[in-house]
Amino acid sequence: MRQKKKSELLTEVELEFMNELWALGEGTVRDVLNQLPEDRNLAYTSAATILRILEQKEFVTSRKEGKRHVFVPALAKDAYQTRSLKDLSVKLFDDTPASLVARLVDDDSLTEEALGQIRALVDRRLKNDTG
Amino acid sequence: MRQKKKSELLTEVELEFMNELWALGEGTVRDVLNQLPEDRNLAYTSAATILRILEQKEFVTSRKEGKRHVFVPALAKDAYQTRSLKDLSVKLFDDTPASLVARLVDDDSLTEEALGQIRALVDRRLKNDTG
DNA sequence: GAGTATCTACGAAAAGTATAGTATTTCAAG
DNA sequence: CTTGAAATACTATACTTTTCGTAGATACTC
Repeated sequence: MRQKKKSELLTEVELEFMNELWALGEGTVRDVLNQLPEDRNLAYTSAATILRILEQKEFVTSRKEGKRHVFVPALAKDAYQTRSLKDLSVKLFDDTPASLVARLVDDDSLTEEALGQIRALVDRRLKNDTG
Repeated sequence: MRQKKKSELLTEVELEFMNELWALGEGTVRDVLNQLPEDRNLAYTSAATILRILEQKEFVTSRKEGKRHVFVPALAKDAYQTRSLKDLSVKLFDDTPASLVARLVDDDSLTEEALGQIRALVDRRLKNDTG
């Protein structure tokens, strides 16, 4: 019994587009294209193709509004973040989140402030579970 | 003045191979091939090609030993972990490590134990900095 | 030193991803 | 209506990544 299995991760360009859609909430091809940085010169039809692919892969849905399509994320950014972290963790950290964080907090470029925030997050989660 | 820019991230298969090399310390084409899971049926020449590419991209170096090449990681796993985390953080977490950790600790599948380890790591880092 | 196992070097097919072109449809304005 | 701007659908091209085959080199065995 073979599954499709294609791990459900976004390609580079797909992620670029999903990020804009997540920021916008929803949008047309034109909306997304306008949202891209100045120096990103992408043909309108390329953008349309990417959104069509995202719809095929069921990362977005669309409804028709007049003559155009309005695209809406079908997967929340949160959920995709979790999925990506899981993937990275499996591939590079032996599926051990703690070692991922270990690497993160070892990074010298991490600010004191960020560290404090991180601890607060962990503490809060621990309290909620046990309390 | 155009730079090479190709962000220095490993492709899927390249990462698969680097993981084996990191685990082995070093190895020949045959060594790496043997290290791969049973069901990963890859031709010997494919493995050789991948290692050649990794050498071109300077992720590994090699020395000749008899008629064969012994490949050695040129980049430590730690360093690549840091690089990957940075990349993920930029692409999906607004370059804010704290929000990455937030998502991580929100994951229900995370064990109490892992959470405790994570806090210990953060605490230790904070103490070292301030103390 | 001929035979065979195994290796490397190179090239290129096969598969996947990114970008864009052409043809057609849609809708709104004259 | 008819026309034209802008959208979609479909196809095609270019580039990247993954996989493998062929040819020739290297060394071990008898």
